[in-house]
Amino acid sequence: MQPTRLSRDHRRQQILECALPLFARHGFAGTTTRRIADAAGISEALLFKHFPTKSAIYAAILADICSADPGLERLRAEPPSTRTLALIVRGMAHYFMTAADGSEAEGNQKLRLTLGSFVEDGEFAKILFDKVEQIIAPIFIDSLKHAIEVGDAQPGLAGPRDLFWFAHHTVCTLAATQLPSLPSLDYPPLARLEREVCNYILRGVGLTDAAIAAHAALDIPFESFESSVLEFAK
Amino acid sequence: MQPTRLSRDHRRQQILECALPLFARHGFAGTTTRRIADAAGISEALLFKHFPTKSAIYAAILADICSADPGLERLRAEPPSTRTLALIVRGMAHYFMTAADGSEAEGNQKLRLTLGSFVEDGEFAKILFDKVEQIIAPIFIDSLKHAIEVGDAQPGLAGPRDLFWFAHHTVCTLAATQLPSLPSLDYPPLARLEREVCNYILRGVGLTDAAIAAHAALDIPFESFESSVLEFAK
DNA sequence: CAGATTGGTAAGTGAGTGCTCACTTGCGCA
DNA sequence: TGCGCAAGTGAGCACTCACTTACCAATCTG
Repeated sequence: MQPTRLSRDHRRQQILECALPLFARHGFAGTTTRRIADAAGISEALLFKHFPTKSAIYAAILADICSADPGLERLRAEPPSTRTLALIVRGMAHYFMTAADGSEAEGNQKLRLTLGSFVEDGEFAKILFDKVEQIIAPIFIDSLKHAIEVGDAQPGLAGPRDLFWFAHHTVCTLAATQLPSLPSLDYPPLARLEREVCNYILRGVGLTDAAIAAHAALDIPFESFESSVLEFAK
Repeated sequence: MQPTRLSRDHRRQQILECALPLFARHGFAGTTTRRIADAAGISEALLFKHFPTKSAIYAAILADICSADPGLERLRAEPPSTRTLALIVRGMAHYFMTAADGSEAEGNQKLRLTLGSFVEDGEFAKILFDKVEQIIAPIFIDSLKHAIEVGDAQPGLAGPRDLFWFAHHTVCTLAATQLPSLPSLDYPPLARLEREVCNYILRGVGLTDAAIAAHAALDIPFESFESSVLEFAK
C-alpha cells in the first residue's frame, strides 16, 4: 500500500495527536508504542525516528497541552466585579462539566492526564496549575476583593487565592466522578448540577445570598467557557 | 535460605498487603507480578497458586479496601445537629489531609486508587462512594436539615445530599494536590489549611457565619477522624 | 540525470511480561 | 515413625515490551 508521505513537522504533530487519547485513557505504562504507531498508521520504527523514547512522546504531549488554553486570556482584561466573579465560577463549572461529558473533548483528556499526574509525580499537574494561577486566579482574586469592598461578599478565614483553588477543587472531583462511562455518582442533569455547584461555590467564597441572586441572570446557556467569555466581552 | 511457611489465609493476606502499595503507586499496568512476589518475599509461582491472575490480586485488593472503614459507623448513632455537621466536615477534611500527608497511610493509598479508578472504568470509585453514601451521608443530611430548621443554615439551590458530595469533592482534589512528593499547589501549613477549607465548605453548605463561629471551638487538634469521633462520643 | 537527502518500513534485538510445570520441603496426624 | 498433603520453588514457557538495524523509494538539488 502507498504510504502517505508527510513532512517532518506534520508527522510529528500527527503522532502526538494520535498518542494523546491513548495516554489519557490507559496511562503511561498502559500505552504501548505499538498501539501508538498503529493509531498513527505508521511503523514503530518511524515513531522512534521522531522521538528518541516513549517518555519523550509523553513529555511532548504534556508540554503541548499545557500551552494551549485559548480564550482564557481574554478574561484578564475584564474589570474586577462581582459579576465577573460569578462569570468565572460559572465558566469554570461549565468547562469542567463539559470536559467530563464529551469523551472526545480536549478537556476530558486534560482532566484524565491531571488525575493520572496526581498518582504519579504530580509534575504535569504542577505545571498546569502554575499556568492557571497566572492566568485566571488574578481576575478571580481581584473580583472577590472588589466584591468584599462593595459589600457583596464577606471576608472569610481563607484568602481569595486559596478560595479560588477550593472552587477549582470542587468542580475538579465533581467532573472526575462523571468522567468514566459509568459515572461514579448519580447527579441531577448537567444544567441543574452546574447551577447547584455554582451556588455552593459562591456561598463558600463568601458571597451573600442577595449578591448571588442578583447574578443568577448569568444562568443563560453557555456553549463553552470561551464563548461565555466572548459573550461577556461584548 | 529457610522459607517462612505460612498458612493459606495468612499468606494470601500478606500478598495483598504487599501488593497494595505497589498498585497504588504504579497503577495496574505499571505493577509486575515479579515485583509483588519480591515484595512478599516469595516466588512468583506461589503467587499464582493463591491468585489465578494478576487481575484477581488487584480485584481482591479493591474489594478488601472497600469494606474497611473503621470508626465511621460510630457516627451513625450521633444526634443530628449543627455541631455534628461541623464535626463531620472537620473530620472529613482532616481525614483527607492526613491521607495526603503520610505516604504510608492507608488513606493515601485509597486516594491513589480512587483517582486511578476515575481514569479507568470508575468501578472502584463507584463501589467506594456507594458505601460512603450509605454510612456518612445520612448523618450529614440529617444534620444539615436540622441546622436549617434551627436557623443555623439557609437552604440553598442544591439539596443536602448533593451538598455533601460537593464538600467531599473539595477536600478530595485538595488532598490530591498534596499527594505527590512535590505538591502540585503551595498551601499554608496543614492545620491552617484544614480550618480554611472547613470554613469554605460550611459556608458553601449554607451555614451562617454566626453558626460557623459558634462551632469554631471544634478546632481542637484531632489525631484522626476516628479519634475525633470517639472524642465527641464521650 | 546523478547523487544526496529524507520519509518510510520489514525484520529483527535483548530484556521483561504474566503464567506454568515438575519438583522439593516440612508440618500434622495415624 | 512414617505417610499424605499443603506450602513453596527454580527453570522456563509463549509472548510482548521499547527500541535498532538495514534497507527501500520518493523527492529535491545541481
